[in-house]
Amino acid sequence: MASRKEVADLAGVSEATVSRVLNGVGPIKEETRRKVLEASEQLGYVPSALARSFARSKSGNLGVVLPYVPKAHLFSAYFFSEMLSGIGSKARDNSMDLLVMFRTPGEVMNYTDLFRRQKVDACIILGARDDHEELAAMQQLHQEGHPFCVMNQHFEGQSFTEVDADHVEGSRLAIRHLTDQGYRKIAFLNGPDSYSNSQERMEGVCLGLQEAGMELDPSLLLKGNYSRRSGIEAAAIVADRLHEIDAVFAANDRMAIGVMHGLRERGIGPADFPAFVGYDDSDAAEMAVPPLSSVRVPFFEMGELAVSKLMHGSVGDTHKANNSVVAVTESARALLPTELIIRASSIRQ
Amino acid sequence: MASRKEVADLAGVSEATVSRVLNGVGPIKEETRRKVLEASEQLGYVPSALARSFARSKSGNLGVVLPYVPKAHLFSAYFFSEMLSGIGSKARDNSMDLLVMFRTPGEVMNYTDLFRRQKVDACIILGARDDHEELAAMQQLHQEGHPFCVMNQHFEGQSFTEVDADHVEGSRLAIRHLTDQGYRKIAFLNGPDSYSNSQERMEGVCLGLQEAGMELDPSLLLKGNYSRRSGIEAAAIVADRLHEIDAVFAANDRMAIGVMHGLRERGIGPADFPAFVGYDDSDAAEMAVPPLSSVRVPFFEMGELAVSKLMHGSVGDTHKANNSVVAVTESARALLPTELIIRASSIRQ
DNA sequence: TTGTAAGCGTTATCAT
DNA sequence: ATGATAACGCTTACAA
Repeated sequence: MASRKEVADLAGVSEATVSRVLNGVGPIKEETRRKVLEASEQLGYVPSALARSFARSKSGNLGVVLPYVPKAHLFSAYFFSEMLSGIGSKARDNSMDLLVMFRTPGEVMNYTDLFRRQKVDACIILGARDDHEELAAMQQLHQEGHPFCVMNQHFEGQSFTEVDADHVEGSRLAIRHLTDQGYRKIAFLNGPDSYSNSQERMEGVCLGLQEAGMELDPSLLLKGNYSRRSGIEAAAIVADRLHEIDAVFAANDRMAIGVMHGLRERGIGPADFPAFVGYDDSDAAEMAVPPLSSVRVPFFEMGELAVSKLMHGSVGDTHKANNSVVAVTESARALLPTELIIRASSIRQ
Repeated sequence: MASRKEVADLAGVSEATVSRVLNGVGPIKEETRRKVLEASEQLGYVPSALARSFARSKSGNLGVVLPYVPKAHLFSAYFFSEMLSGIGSKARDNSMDLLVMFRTPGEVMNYTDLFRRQKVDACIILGARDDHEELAAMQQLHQEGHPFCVMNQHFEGQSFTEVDADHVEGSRLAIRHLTDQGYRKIAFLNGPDSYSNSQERMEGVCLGLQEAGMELDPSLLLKGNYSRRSGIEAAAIVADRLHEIDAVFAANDRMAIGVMHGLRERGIGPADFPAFVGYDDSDAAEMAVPPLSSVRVPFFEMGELAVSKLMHGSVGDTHKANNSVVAVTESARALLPTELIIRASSIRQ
């Protein structure tokens, strides 16, 4: 627990010089640098991040907001953990620490206070929904010029910094894969519209069908909530109409697997399964029986990209004009490519 | 961005009083309190967490160290996400923020610097292994009197604060469940010994067999590394000796599922499967085909408990004696109960 | 190239 | 019950 003063004394310099050396700023004579480094090393001096943050008015923290996952199991932990890892990896490169917060189920999250309290310098929001409160919160953030990035959710008509994957294309690929093999009666189990991702998948599905000269049969459009249970429920319909459904495309792996389970519960075995394609390519996909074809989403890379965008400061580049903060960047939405991973579940035997 | 001074002026009190009201310390006249609260509300004043931390020499952050998970897929993200949620939930109750850090694969983690830099006030370590470097790092932490808690790993002969589940009992239950149904040739696929959890499971297995008047056949003790792949590899042995193995107990769900897959790859169908019991009761267990019996571990509650122990300060209760820091608490290991969840995979037909 | 000193926005101690 | 005021440990002009 050596103090900076001790280091300064031992090195025979002023405290300011110690700081300069340790921060690598200003011109320093090589010998001084060496002396300071030695003294600091010898005394085991470690500068206080607290004092530094305070002096700089920068926390050095990157906030990450996660949806409250446990018990709910709407989504697979897989995808948040991948994104978080990507974020963590890039944050470390920028010597930022990760401040993780869980969005509380009921209450509205006050994002701006996070910044005002100076707990974070920038912030990444995962699992946001397109509802009124969420939107208002983001608009306030944007308005006040705080650097933030939304992942996996698009807010139409806003110019937020967003990182997402190309779900239109991913869904189109999935459908094309099915139609190319001659599947004609394709059921689509989508998630709630409150996620832009769901809407995009819908768009991709229509596009894919269209390219094959078909269109979506409304009676084959099923709705779930991304949980396995909702897949099991949807299986009731699939089972009833098994003769008129030859393939199922689900908006995530959990629902796809849920449908498989639901069919099994009704005594329908894999031999009589329709073709299946899921989404996310989570580890559940390869554990499924039969192994589930799925659209791969580069979650890890999306996490990295989000941090890069924040650090590069594209959104932080704001300037005051007429007393109001104006973001310089206009189109700040980045879309990473998706890819179809083909496994046994969707291959014609 | 109102300052404390403005609030003080508007309320007609001193800045110190503003602080006192907002922190709820010291005696305050009710009317003063009201005036301050009003002024503060009206101006939208938010105290700087940075300055506060600095003044108090407390970051208000709880560090959480996670193993570097992505790509590796040794463990399921499930269990870290559950623990993290439990930690987050309890941390919020104590108005602490979560600072999560990923342990870098190669390099040794310097835990003490975390404290010296004052980035965290306490810290929880997940996914630690019992190797020399890790132990040394922990000993240093302990030595310097920093409050920390190790989860899911026991360091023999140390008096670290630890939170774990009763894996001896969990494994014993799994084995008893199998022997009770008359299974006699039980293969045990364990994880690496560098995790104390593996050793405990081994102990429970021996105990369970012993209670049934049997003992572990060394040739039926298989080794994996908790990955699905290692389960697939172990399946080679199980397949070869299928006639002399009637049940498989795996140290986690991923490996159990891996064995199932390996058997399938070799043309062995569910009808010819041995009984299976996995461990963790991750969501993969209920998604497996057949649904996998598994030992449930209360990860979420473990996370909560870890935070409670740190906050309650059992480990922080150190005192200086003869110039060295001595921990007051002696036995600081908490074990939460495990429970067997029975599903189709282990039920005699 | 280096030293001096003024903040940074709180908390906490000591008066009053 | 409240007001002054000295820390807290660092960064960063400004001086030298």
